[in-house]
Amino acid sequence: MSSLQLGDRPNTYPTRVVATRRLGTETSETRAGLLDATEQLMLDSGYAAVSSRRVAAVAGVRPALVHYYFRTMDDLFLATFRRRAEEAFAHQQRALRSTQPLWALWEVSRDPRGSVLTMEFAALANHRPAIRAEISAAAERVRMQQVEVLTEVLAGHGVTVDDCPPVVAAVLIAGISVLLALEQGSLGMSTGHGETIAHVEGYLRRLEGERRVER
Amino acid sequence: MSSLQLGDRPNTYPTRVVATRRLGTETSETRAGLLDATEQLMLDSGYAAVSSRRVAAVAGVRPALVHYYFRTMDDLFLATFRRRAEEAFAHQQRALRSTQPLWALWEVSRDPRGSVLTMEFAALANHRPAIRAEISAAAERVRMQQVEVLTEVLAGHGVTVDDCPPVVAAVLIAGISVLLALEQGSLGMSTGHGETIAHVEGYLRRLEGERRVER
DNA sequence: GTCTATACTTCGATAGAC
DNA sequence: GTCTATCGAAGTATAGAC
Repeated sequence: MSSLQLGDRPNTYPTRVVATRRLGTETSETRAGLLDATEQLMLDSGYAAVSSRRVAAVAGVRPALVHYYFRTMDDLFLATFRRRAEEAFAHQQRALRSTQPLWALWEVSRDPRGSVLTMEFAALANHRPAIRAEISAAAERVRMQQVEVLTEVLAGHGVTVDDCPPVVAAVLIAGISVLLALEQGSLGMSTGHGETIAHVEGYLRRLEGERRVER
Repeated sequence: MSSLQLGDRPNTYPTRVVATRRLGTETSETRAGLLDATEQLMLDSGYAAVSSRRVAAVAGVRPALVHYYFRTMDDLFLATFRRRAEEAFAHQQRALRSTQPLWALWEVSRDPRGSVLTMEFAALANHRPAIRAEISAAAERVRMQQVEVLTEVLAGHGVTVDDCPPVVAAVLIAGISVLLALEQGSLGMSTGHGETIAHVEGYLRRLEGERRVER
């Protein structure tokens, strides 16, 4: 094995950024394909595997096109994140408005693709300041939306703030989801996962009853 | 900004691995310094920022020395992981044998350095098969040790398996720790963190009483 | 809109002097 | 044990032809 070539260079590349550069439109099919390729690479091999050459290869175009649509790699990452974040937010909103919001939130959170991308973007944010603020804001937005709904739903089931504050429920669900995805996806490990899922679902069942198929 | 140069190359480097290469001893001070540098880079900038040149720079030596002590970068990552994993395991063992094992386990798990490194190594494992098995085994070992002790401790406090199976408690503590570290460390976000910590510690207090300083 | 060609930087890894 | 020097590959980004 071997490899890995960086992650956080003091950018000394010939980035003159002439400001006169051309840029593709946001509605382009090709552009969307590049976002797809980026997402796929992040899922399969992690953010560090995303390079203009590889994205281009996966998308079936030449590397220079990547820079035609995205001035820098940071721009590419940001665009990929934005598209995904919007989808995820809308998806969660639908879940929270369903007839079994707790079950639905649990299922949405447990989607491993979402958890893996969340971790990858968080890792990316760790050393790319330009991306950090945006990811942070989106995560905050998602949690606040959960808290808003959970406050009402939990109260409706007689769960008091002393039992479990809504924001704590939100953190718990997120924490469990991330850990399971990390262990199963990255490490192929699953000790305790079944038991944990059963335990959570037992709790959901006591509150919202049996899960009714509407997935 | 810019940068990032890979993570998972189809190794086409001139890795002839002649097998006649020299290799430094495991007890070397310099070697330990290289492991320190690797760990620091991972904490500060993520695993993708670890390159032989950068490790050498942080350690204050020349890049070729990295390859004198570690044949490949994978070897360097593995050695860094092993050292850390042994420390962490011993640390946890001491905690679990203390007079307030639940409190101690919670505090050990909450060390953000540990959580961040855990995530970085998991991300690394995601696309470095050579490393994956070892990390997975270590994580499993840590969890099993927790379960062993938790089984006795929880039963002693009258917590039945129906209330909360020991392995579920272990997963919950790990999940919360990882999420808090990820959000606070990588994203600078802390919504709900204080409430969650208070909630967990309220639970610990009911089981083991007030935390007695022995940290 | 897409491509070829190219500039420049960094990477992993090795050979061989000291 | 540590260094200099070097190879070959891959990275970001740009210019300019088509």
